[in-house]
Amino acid sequence: MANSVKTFVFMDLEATGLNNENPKITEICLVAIHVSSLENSVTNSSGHPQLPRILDKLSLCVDPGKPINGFASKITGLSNTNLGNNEKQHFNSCLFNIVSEFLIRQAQPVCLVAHNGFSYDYPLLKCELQRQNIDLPSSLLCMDSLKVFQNLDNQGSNGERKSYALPNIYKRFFGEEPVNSHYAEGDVLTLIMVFLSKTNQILETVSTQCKNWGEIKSMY
DNA sequence: TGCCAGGCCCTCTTTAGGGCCTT
Repeated sequence: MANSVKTFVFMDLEATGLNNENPKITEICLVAIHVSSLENSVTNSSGHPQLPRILDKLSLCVDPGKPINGFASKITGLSNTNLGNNEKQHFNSCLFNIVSEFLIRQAQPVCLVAHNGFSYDYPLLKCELQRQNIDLPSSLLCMDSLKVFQNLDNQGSNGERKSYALPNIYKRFFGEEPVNSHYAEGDVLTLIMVFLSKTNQILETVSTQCKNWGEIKSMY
């Protein structure tokens, strides 16, 4: 089933803090890429994959309705002040409809991809949805790129201990710092680039890496 | 009062503990 994924939707959330702070979302970014663009990506003269033309992208900021942790505010550039001054709305049914329609308009089936998604992004999104008494389809697929990269390395394990933080994976592949870390769109583009570096291996294992959205539990 | 995630992975392991990873 999961082998027939036609669209990967790369996702990143920024929020008011980490799991132990009962966080609320401050920014959400989704970038949809058809599997054909991943399979047929172009490499540059350095042998590195090039970002395919982004066809569908959604990036929205949200008033979390609670104080943003100082460190989170510093790294994301999002504060209660700038979100308030820009009159951003709370996470509401309007935002849900936008996200839902974004997913519906993609070639099906769709698989979400987020880094540490099983522990952070998906449970947090689930939490915001449950607060509105709404949800995404339980059959929606999702995968966690953190687990994917750990598993890929375990297959050819040489005993080396590596960091699987997204910027560190990127630096191993591209030899430089990713740009716009901790901006939702920046992290999504970084995620796409590291995915492209292992596209074939990842696509071979999609069926064993995916969960259904219905299996995701709310963070709190 | 004082504290505050949690699932997964690794190893100085399995009768456990520590670190990662996300904001």
